[in-house]
Amino acid sequence: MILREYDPKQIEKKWQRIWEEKGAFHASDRTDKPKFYALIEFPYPSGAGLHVGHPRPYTALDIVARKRRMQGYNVLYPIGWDAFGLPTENFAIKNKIHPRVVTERNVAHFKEQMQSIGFSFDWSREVNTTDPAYYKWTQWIFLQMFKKDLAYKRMMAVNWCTQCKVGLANEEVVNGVCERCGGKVERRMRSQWMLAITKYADRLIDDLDDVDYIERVKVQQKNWIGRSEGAEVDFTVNGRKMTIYTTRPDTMFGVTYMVMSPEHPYLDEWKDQIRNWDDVADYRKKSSEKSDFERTELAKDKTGVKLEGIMAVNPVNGAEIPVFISDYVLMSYGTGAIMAVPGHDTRDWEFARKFHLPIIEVVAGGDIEKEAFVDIETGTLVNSGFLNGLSVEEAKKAITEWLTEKGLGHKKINFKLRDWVFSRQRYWGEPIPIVHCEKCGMVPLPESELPLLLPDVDSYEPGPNGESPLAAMTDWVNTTCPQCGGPALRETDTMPQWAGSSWYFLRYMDPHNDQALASKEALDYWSPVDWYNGGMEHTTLHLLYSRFWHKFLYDIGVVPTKEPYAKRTSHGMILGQNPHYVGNFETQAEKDAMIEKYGADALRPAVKMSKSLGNVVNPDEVIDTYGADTLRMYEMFIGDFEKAAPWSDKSVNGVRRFLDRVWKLQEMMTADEGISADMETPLHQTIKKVSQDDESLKFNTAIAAMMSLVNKFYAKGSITRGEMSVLIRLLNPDAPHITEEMWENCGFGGYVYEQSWPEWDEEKTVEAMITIAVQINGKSKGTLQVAKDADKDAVMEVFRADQRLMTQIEGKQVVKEIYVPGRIVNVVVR
RNA sequence: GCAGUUGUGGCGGAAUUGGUAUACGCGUUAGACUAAGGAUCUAAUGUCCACUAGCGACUUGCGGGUUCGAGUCCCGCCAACUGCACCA
Repeated sequence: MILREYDPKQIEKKWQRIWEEKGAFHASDRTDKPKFYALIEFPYPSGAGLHVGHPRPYTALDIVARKRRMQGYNVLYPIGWDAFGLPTENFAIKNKIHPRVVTERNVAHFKEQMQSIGFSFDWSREVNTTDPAYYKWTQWIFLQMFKKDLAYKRMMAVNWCTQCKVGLANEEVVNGVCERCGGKVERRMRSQWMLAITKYADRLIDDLDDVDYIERVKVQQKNWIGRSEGAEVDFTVNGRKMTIYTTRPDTMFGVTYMVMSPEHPYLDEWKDQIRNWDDVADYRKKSSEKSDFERTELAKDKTGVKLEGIMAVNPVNGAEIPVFISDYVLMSYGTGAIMAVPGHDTRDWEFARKFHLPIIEVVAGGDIEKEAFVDIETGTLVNSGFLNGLSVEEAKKAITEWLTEKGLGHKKINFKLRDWVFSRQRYWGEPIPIVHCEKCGMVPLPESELPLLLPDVDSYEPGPNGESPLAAMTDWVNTTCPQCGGPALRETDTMPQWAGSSWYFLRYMDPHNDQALASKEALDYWSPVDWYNGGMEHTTLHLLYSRFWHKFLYDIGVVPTKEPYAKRTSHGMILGQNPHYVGNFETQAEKDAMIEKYGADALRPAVKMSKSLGNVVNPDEVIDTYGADTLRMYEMFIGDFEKAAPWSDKSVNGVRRFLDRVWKLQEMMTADEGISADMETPLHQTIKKVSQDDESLKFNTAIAAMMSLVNKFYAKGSITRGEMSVLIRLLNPDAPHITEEMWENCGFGGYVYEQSWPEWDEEKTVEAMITIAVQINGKSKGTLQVAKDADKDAVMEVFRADQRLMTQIEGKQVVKEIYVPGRIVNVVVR
């Protein structure tokens, strides 16, 4: 056989076309096969196109999906577009094009790029969140939530991005600036749609026990939801009941003052009794002007004002204590007021020091002169009346019971999680299907009127007061009330980008259904997603939101499972070269200048890829030079899948060289259909290694094993047809194009994707003779060849027959002989 | 500050979970082929010493410990990354 050169350009397009024509990767709805649902986070089709980071997770699950098909599963590996969102809208404003047109263009580009990489997506199930047939059901879910009082409207301080001109969810504010654009975030009062995710806080934590998520995802979600167990206690302030929340009711005898949030509503009512009202008003004004960012910056230095003329009474001992306002107490958590225990809370301690307030020790074990003693494991209660001598744990229980009995308080669980700000005053999102009627109030649109289409507008710019561009569409806004038929106004806010992505995995199960978001049969068959891989940056946003929606849909009987995703894994980022890296510079002066200019970033050789740094690698170029199979395999070989890894143009070539070598194996193939005796063990070892590593995200070592195997064929100079068949099938999920081409060349018949996954025989993974290491006094001194099932005596016999080793222990007394079967011999001598 | 993760060659990274540390790849060096090679093939490649030869010494951020044996377990430091950031 005369072998053509390996030319990815030719064969990759060819096989992509064949797969498409054959519908090779279409999931079947009716089959006896077990199902497997693999999911990746569908992309936001940005104008910049795909970068080299996108294919990493897609390839990983493509490998799993392709392998599962060969193992006999009915696999669903779908793809779609999360296409609503601000960048598209901003681009549309700038260039005076309809966002729909921009979206179509971007989707087309993304699709072409993705298809050129050869993912085994089921393109017949492609979904797009901006498609009315899709967002009809996003709106439908919203209506169900509205009907269950989980969607409500409220005036509230929102995080307002001054650049995007849009309200943001707490989750979207990072370090006091907008997560998307980095713009300054202010607090503004605005009537906003909210979703009551906090009602699900408990279940969102508890049900994590039932799913197989990587640990750091679970931890991050738990911390974000932030459950804390404590008590609510009623203090008396100026003769009035004021409730506080504490996680340390055991320290109540150590309360020396109280602190209220500057925004606390009681303050206005006490205006006449507060003798230093001017100071108080001044402090309130200053703290309201501080952005969250500034408040955080100043966190170390406590500020506050004492309320002159206001006294509080500690309910446990009747002690009179002063009351302060300070912005270290937040109105949005607990009750907006706290009891301060400076002996056992770091913030209270700092505040007390600054304002010269008494600090009382009520838990012995630390030194409260130096710092607050916050340990809850070791301390013993003192100076605390009936609690004296108890541990913190016991005291908490005792005091809570006592408070409950006296009617002064009760056990209480609080969460950091806040309700989800769900409205955006922007155009490119799902319209909220609610009508405001003077008589009837907020009325949901009848389901028969869904989808409520996004109308065409003249301008996509937000209004001067930040109202939605839809508000200017009077024809659209003016409508009739579905309930009373009277005049009414449509809601003009739209949903955030997170809406469409909160349930898209359900739509894939039955993407063309116009009677329901998906049929019951499809939901029952495909639920839950078996393996979901995505970025860590979505842990507290998309992942949490979609779990919430799914639980709601479960509650109203739409979906059959409590949790949407059985398994969640996460990939590391692919980093680019850092042009500012100080390692690149010769002189110390140059280095220092770069460190000065770019800070810690200058010390990192690799950083996040970004347009502004000009270090973005485009997959198209990689495919053009090396081919899609090389791109795929390099991204899998680059390092630990879960960790960030720097892109290296040079290393890519190593993978291409490997594929060239695989291709050239065809030249040395013999007609033998069997497995040669000397290759049996390496072959079975490789099958085992690849099969197991691909399941545990260790794609890099699976590839290393295949490289070693190929090197063995080269060392030998031949490969049988039988061995070739196994190798091609093993390599197919990683490099699907070259393997299909070779399969065809070799005349095996059919296609690789329809073949079965090779299986290994455990017996055959072990050589008859094995090499075991020999240590003398724990130091490696050589190796021994023994039969694989040799016992200790047999091994020691081989040891004693070895002259070189024996000279090592000559004249010494053997104290101990240790043999770990198949691994090591250690002889201890004296 | 708190939580989580991680420190292994010049580089990306392996190490069956306590058993020959540095697999696989990049890079580098030498040789082969060649008119030529930035292609390909072969070999070498942790550091130091010896180099006629090795059964030589040292080595997984630093310092201790447990063990016949530690990259892996324990204690104490140091550094980096990610997330949270006054959540009572």
